[in-house]
Amino acid sequence: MAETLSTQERPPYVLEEQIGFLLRLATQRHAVIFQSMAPGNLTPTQFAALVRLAQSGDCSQNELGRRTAMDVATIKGVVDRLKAKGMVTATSDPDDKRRSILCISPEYRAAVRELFDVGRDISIATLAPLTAAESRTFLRLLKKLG
Amino acid sequence: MAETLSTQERPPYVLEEQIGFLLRLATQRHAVIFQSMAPGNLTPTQFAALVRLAQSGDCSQNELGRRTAMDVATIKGVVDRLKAKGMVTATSDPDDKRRSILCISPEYRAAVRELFDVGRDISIATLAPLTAAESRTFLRLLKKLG
DNA sequence: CCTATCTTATTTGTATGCTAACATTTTTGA
DNA sequence: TCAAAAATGTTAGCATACAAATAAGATAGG
Repeated sequence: MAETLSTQERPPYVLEEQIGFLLRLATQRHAVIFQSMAPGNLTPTQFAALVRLAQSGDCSQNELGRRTAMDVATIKGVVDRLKAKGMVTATSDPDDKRRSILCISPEYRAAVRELFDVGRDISIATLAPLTAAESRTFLRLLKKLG
Repeated sequence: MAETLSTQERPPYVLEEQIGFLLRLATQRHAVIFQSMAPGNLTPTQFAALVRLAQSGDCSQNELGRRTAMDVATIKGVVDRLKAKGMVTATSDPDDKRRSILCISPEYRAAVRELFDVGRDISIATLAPLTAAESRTFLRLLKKLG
C-alpha cells in the first residue's frame, strides 16, 4: 500500500499518448500523402501560398505570410521557391517602395485552379482512417487547438 | 440552375478547414507552449529522445530514432545536440564496431525523471481549449491518423 | 568460407519554421 | 513638421525533417 502511494501517485508518462508526439506522427503521415499526390513537387506550404493567392487575391509577401500563418522568414523562402518555379510573379508597388505585389503567373492560373481538387483528395486520403462522423469531430476539435 | 450546376458541383475549397493546414496551426501553438515550459532549451524532439532513453533503456542512435519516429539524419542531429549539452553520453559497443550505445549522463538522470511531470503539464496546456471528454476523443482519433 | 544483403552511421542537399537583427520606407502623433 | 513608431523585406543562425548517396561493419545463405 505504501509502495503504491509512492510509486503510483501519477499515471505513467507514455510518450505515444502525448499530443505533441501524436501531432508529429500525423503530420509525418500527411506529408507522405501530400508528396505522393501533389503535382510539380509542390510542398504543403507552397500549396497553401498558391491557394491563398488564388482565392484572396494578389498581395505583398508579408501579407501572404499572415494569410497562411507563416512568419516573415518562412514566407520569404516559400515565395522565393514559387518564383523560381515561375508560378508566382512579383511587380513593384508604385504606392509603397518597400513592397512587391505577388500574383500567380498567367500561364499557371488554370493549373492552380485544378489544385483545389487535388487538395480535397489529399485531405480525404489523410482522413481515410476515420469515418465521416469521426472526421467531422476531429476537424472541429483540431480547429480549437490552432 | 444551369449556373448552379456548373459552378457549385463541389463545395468551395476552404484552406482553413483542411487537415494539413489545421495540423500545422496546432503544431505551431504546441511548439510555443513547449518552448515556454520546457527546461534547458529542450526542443520537442530532444525531449522525446531523452524520455525514450530513460524509459526504454540505452540503445544505438538508429534504434533510438526508430523508437521516436525520427529518420537517421534527424536523430543524428538531435543526438549530437544532446551530447553537446552533456545530457547524453555514447560508449562504443564492444560487440559491434559500427555502433555506439547511448545513455543519459549520470548527472542528468534525476533531471530527466522530472521531465515526465513537465511533459504532462505541456500536454495539459496544449489541450486546454478542449474539455476532458473532448481531449480523450481527440487523442483517440489523432492516434488513428499517426 | 565467402559473397550478397542488411545495418549503422555519416554527409549532402532541399525545405520548412522560428528568433533576432537590420535597413528602408511609411505612418502616426505630439 | 518632425521625431517616434510601425511595417516591409532581407539576412543569419539554429533546429527539425526527409531523400539519397556513401563507407564500414555484421550476418545469412549457398
